[in-house]
Amino acid sequence: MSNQTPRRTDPANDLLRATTRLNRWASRHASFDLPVAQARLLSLIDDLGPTRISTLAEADHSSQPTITAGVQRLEAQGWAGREPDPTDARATLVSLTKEGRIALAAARKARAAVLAPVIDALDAGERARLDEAITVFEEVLDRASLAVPNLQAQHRKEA
Amino acid sequence: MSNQTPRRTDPANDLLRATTRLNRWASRHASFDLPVAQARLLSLIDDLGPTRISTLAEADHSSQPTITAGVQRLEAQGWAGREPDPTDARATLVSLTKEGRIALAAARKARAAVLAPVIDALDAGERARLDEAITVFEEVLDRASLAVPNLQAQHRKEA
DNA sequence: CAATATTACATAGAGAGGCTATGCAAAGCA
DNA sequence: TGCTTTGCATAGCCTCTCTATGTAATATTG
Repeated sequence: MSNQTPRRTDPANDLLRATTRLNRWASRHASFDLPVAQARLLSLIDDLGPTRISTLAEADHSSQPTITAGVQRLEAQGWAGREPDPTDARATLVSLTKEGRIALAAARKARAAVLAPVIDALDAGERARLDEAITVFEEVLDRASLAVPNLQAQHRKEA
Repeated sequence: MSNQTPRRTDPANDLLRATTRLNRWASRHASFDLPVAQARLLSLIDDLGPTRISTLAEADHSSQPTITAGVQRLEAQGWAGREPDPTDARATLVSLTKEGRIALAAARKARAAVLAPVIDALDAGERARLDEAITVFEEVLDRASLAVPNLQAQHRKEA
């Protein structure tokens, strides 16, 4: 059958495997199919307010060109706008438009809707454990962000 | 600087946000940079043994052409091979080569290595909560897989 | 058994999403 | 002033994913 009960290896692996598969599943089944990266970026801009490209790149752990391209896609949809940074003529400040906030809300609703039936089916104890799990994850994430300030190690594997 | 302590919305959203960011972070910082999708596919083939393309697609919740392309990439690296299915001349059975298993092990090790320092820094209580969290996630995943109506188990024909 | 339908996979085409390398203009600094 | 750094855009190159469609083998049915 499918991929139930994968074998345990070690916590790091298990964690990443679980998150990868959950992500994959959610993005595959979301009804309002806003690409994951765009949802992430919308959410980030929403959180951070008018923000520079480079700040977004850092917060997203991605490269500056990736964010530039992402913002261009958001702009093309009318979801984001940019103003010059009054304090630095090189920089621009990206922020959400009203439509962008609407789209973000819709995407959140849709993604939640995919998972909602599953979550609703959990009993109270499981619900509590899930909340706990999310909290732990966020802690791990925060520490991870802090723990790896400038790890750019990059060996290209020979093809 | 970064994006600590994002606001809570609802469990489904929080869950997906946490998993998305964790994934992103891990893939960004993994030293042995096997693309996520290839790692997923290697792992899947390893789990399922000699497997048809269509079975892999179903297990991965992705389309058949996606798997076809993925397997081709794995083959090009010498990580997977294919044999004709003796019971059906249309089908092929994909399996890992020895090099494929080695690559999978390396990728797992590398991904675990990125997270390991963070996990090691957790105290015993947090570790326990994390293990719990992973378990809950896997349960959610299993239920999610089952809850999706349109991806039914395929007929497994007997010899 | 021949005609038709279904299944398994490949290919084509398109677009998102990611990277590095590089160019350019503004800002910072010597 | 002139050199360096910074902020962003562009270019070029992959991977990953989809839908649509083609082809060959298998299954079904009249």
